[in-house]
Amino acid sequence: MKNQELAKIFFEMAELLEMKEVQFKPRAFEKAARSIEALDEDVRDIYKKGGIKALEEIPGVGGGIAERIEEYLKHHHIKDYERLKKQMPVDISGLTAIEGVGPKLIKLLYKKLKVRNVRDLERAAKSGKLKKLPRIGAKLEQKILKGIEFQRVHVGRMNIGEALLLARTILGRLEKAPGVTAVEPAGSLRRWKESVGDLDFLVISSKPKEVMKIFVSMPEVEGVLARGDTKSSVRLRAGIDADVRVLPPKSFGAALQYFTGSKDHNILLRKIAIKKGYKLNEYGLFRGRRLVAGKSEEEIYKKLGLDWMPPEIRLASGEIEAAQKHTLPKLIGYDDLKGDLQIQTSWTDGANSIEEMAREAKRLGHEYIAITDHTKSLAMTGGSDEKKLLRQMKEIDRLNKKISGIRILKSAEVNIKKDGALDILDDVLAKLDIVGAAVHSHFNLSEKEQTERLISAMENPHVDIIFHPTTRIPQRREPIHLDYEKLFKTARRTGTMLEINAHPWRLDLKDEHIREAKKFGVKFVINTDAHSMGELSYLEYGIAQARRGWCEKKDVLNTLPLKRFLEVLKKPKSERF
DNA sequence: GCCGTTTTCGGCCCGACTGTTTTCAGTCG
Repeated sequence: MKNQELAKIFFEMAELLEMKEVQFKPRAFEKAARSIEALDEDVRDIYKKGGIKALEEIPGVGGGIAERIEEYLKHHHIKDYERLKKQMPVDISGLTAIEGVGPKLIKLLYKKLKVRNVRDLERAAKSGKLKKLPRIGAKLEQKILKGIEFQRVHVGRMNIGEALLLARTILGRLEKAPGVTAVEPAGSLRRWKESVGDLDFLVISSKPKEVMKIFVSMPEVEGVLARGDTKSSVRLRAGIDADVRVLPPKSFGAALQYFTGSKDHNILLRKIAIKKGYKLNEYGLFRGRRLVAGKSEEEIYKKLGLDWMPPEIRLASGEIEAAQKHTLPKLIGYDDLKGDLQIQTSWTDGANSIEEMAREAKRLGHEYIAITDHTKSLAMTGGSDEKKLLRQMKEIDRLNKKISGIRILKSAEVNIKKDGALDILDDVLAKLDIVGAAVHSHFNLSEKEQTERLISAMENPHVDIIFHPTTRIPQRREPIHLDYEKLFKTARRTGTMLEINAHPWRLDLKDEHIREAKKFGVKFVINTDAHSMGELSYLEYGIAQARRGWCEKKDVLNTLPLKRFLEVLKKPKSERF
């Protein structure tokens, strides 16, 4: 798929134009980049079907960018991009990935210190050269070093969203290989960990060598690290490694268990095995040399006196004890959600109209969605003020009459100001079907201030949900400082639902927060935060997150069918859960 | 460079914070 490559180029062009202080164009390229990144369909296919005209149908893509896409598809380069890049030959995406580093700083760094990449930047910062530059002091130098360190901790790991797409592509290829009767991804991906370090695939095939041949010659492969008869290892272009193993059916369950981990979970399991007089490894559960179990995970767990458990909770955090006592939770299922309560549209920073989002949600089988465009203090998104919200409500009334089979709820992602006040008046909030509130600024307040800020929002009788409560961004931004106990107690007392944001770039609340919040009797909703039609399918990441937080169906309120969900909303907040 | 309930040209990129400043540039959402 060329979409990600093109998106990256247009993002970089935006930054390069920003450095040249060109007006307006940076935003245009950025918008186009985001839009292309979010597309379901490969731009190549769009172009093949309808040429330049079809490309111009992509939101944010006009004549100019459409031509550049064509140029890239035909010649694999874009002249304007090359020209800009020549003037500023730096690793823009690497440098901007560091918190606090933007286009202007990159330009200054290159001009004054010939900084081209993160390594150069780190060297300059460590030698104290940075703080000698105009408008840069010791604090910023430290911030940059911290940003680089943060980036380094996560290096080599890939976000679950990207990893799953990649894994599914490879899975498809392996399934088609000769003699293959089973393929399963293992490792942290199977546990739906937020980020994965590499991809593991387990295969049953009567022709292992054929599988190896296909695996090492996939177009995704950058280089082959190892190639054997039943096991191969490659480095993928996407920046992580992938392994494949072909196994006999009698060992497949054991291998799946072993390679799924987590490591700590496996260690505990092996200890139990030893106690019972067994030996457990990737080939099976053995009594002496005799294979006792190995075909399936279930039989291995059973022989060890444990209930089988979903990979998501195999973290050595109490699941083994629960499996011994037969008290494992019945986790929320991947088909249990009936609605999606955070969706942005073209009324603000989304790519698609309310109607398009509603029709796509209906196609996915949702009974209801909430339209939650940003509000006015998020000016860059064109956030709604009271007037615009009222206008949008009318539009939703119209669409609800027009589209059957799905209910569109009137809502908003209301911005929580520094003092905890909301930026939309209460009498307008009262007119919405459901209200989500969220923090988008002042991330560095003290724990006390930040907690009080959120509590103050939760005390508002109109605020039904706190969206992405910790504002974390995996691999990029730490959560805000919060007193979680106070937060969860207040959520429980006021009846404010907490969101589990399913967007792979948010995944907020985190699994451990979810599990903790559950103990206080907090109820959740799982939403995509979709900014385009394609992103409406992101619910699975949120469900996985909920499962890793030991959530059951009853803990998540948008598992309720429409009628019952509306009944809940009718009650005063404090009587809801 | 894109776009259209302000419609085919003239707007769009706003507001607040941070860190560096003595009046503001850069970053972020």
